[in-house]
Amino acid sequence: MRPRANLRLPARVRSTPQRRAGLDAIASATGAFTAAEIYDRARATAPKLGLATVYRTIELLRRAGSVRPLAGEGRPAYVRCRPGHHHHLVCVACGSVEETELCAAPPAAELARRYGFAADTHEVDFYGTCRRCA
Amino acid sequence: MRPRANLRLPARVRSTPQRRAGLDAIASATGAFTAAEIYDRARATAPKLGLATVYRTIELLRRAGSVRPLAGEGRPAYVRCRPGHHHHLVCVACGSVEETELCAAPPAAELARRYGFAADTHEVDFYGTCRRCA
DNA sequence: ACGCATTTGAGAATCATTAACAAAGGATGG
DNA sequence: CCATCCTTTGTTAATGATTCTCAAATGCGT
Repeated sequence: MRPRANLRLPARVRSTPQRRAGLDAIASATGAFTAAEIYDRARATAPKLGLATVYRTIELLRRAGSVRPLAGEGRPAYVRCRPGHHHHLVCVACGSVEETELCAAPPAAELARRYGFAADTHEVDFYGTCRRCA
Repeated sequence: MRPRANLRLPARVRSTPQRRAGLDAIASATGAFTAAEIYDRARATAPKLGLATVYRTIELLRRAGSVRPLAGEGRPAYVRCRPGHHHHLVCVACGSVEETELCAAPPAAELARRYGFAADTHEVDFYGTCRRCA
């Protein structure tokens, strides 16, 4: 729908047709996607592409912070991410995923004081209905 | 460690030795647990217990709201839950899981206004170090 | 105790993901 | 343009958690 430009392979890796095909398929994905979906889509441009390579490409992007595995709610999937702190609005109707910088996390200081818990990271996912599915 | 009392089978299901064994194993679990762990533990009292039955018991409790699958961070696992709104503090060192009612959820109105997103639920998991592992 | 719907165990099936490994192919210096 | 070498790839098998199948066993209301 609205392919974002900021999706690149990390430096230090080779540019291959398979990676480009996978990257393009991910770049043009709307909302959440599965490895199998990317596999199907990318084979339109790279017919000999293997599923393992799709997983490898996703892993590259995940390490680069551009893709994040999306937990919970049935089938496994991934979402594109911009770097930096943000969370996800997951539409339970159409599966689209939007990012928001709004954060539902209580401050770490409060967790430390009340529970003695030193929070490193947190994950927040909102589930509901997006604008179009309303 | 601190077995909670509020862990019961839903009404309308039969009380069997296998379910009781699974229930007890879950009730005495500290923090996160896997199906395999419950399986091993419960077989001490019900040697003929099958792994599938453990999954069935977990599913019963999940539907009752007493157990929740814990997403992310490597290995799959479950946590006991009390009913009602709360989130989890997951210790990445020892695996213990504590509940907190602290929640700074952005008001649904804010999500609706800024994104047109009607949020039904949200999930927040904190990953860090607990008091004992500090 | 009876009867029957529920529950169970064992193992096969599924599904996503990873691992292994030999073959293919970029990138670089000559 | 070419040889070299290290990266990358595809195929296939392996893994690991979970679910399914189905006949046999068993709660529990009557």
